[in-house]
Amino acid sequence: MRRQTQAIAAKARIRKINEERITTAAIAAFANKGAHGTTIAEIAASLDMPTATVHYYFKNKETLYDAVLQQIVHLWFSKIAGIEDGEDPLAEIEKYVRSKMEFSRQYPEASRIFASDILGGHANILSKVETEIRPIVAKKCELIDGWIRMGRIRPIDPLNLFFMIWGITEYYANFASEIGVFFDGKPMPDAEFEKAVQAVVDLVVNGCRPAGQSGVVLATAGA
Amino acid sequence: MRRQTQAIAAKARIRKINEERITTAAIAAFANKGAHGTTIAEIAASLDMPTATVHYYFKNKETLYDAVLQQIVHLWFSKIAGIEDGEDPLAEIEKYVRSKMEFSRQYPEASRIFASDILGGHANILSKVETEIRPIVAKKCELIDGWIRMGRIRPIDPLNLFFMIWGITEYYANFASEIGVFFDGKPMPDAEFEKAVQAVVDLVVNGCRPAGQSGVVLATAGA
DNA sequence: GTCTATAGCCGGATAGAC
DNA sequence: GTCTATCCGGCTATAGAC
Repeated sequence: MRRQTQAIAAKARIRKINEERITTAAIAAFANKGAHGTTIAEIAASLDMPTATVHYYFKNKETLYDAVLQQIVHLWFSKIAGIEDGEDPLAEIEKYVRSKMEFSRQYPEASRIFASDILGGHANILSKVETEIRPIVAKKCELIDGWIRMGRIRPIDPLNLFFMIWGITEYYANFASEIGVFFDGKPMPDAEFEKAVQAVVDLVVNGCRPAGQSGVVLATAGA
Repeated sequence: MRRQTQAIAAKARIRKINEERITTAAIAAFANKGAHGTTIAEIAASLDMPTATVHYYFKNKETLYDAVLQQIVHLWFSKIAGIEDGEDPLAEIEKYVRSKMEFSRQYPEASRIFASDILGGHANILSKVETEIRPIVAKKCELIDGWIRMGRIRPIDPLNLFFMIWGITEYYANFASEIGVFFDGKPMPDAEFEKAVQAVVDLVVNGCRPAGQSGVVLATAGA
């Protein structure tokens, strides 16, 4: 009896390990070729594994894809929670922009899968966005509206401000290969990315700054 | 003899018409499902046409896809040529931003196909970008650098300024379905889009405005 | 130039031995 | 839990009648 429960526990461990290996490989594949463009065989091959083994852990491609999305979404929109009501609204916005840029740099695959999903039309992610994200965004929009009424930031429609920040920061992950064209086909080096962060913070923060205030960016190079 | 040349001319006309019908249908399909996700059969069905007829005009799927890309690319980056050396640099930037927003509104399919292509990894478009676009962008960056040295706009790295403008404006086309989530699942109505244009112009122009100058947007509602 | 029928391939998924 | 062999469905592409 003892031996049996140990065996069951061992199998559960093995399952967990292999599910993770597979989803990790799947993330890389989906990010580079999109869901349609990726084959189970490719994913399996990248792990020196027969395709049947992948099917043993995930009964079909869609199940695997959903598992990957699940991993990504929570991480994804969690950043927005970072915006809080502080004494310095512009600093809050700067903090958020910096965290989104860091995210684009650290997890470009997540960003690309997210984008592919939405572009691909099936938009599996959107149902999650609908229920989980929309209310959070609405709350943050109210917060920003308050700052606007207090004259602490320029009267820019908050929802569109989010769209713009998302558009900019995700661009650096999603269009990395386009950006690469402007750097001799190589990916953006770290130093260049730092320049990019600075430029983004500069434009957004100063774009949000109310007329008549000092035009100097608060935080400079140091992240 | 006369009759024969007429017949040949007629066939050429028919070819032209049908090639256009097919590429138009293909654009809609590729934009909604991506290149991989689209089947020849779907495209054919949307035209009440057998798949063999599509293959008669385009020998394979890739040829059709390339034809579609070709149509899009030129249109796409042509907007950047609109930036010129005028007396009012901020007005030039505003003009460019508005033209990109209009483009996103008018040709969202083009934007999505472009994005899918880059995300998909094969990046057929990038080879065209490399040769045709990079030099144009470089020229425009020099122009902006001149404005910066003259103190006419804030010292924001020009290349990153373009990335940001592209990221923002293309976001409204590429992520229309995500945006829709914030409008009860419906596409953005015209009035909302006008608000968006205003917000984008506001952020970018004021973000580019040198410190110490008036913070009022030059052009307001009127496009 | 247009259509029907079908060949041929590829990828997802399963059966069943180990 | 792992693997080999294989089935099956869908899609691209072509052959060939009209």
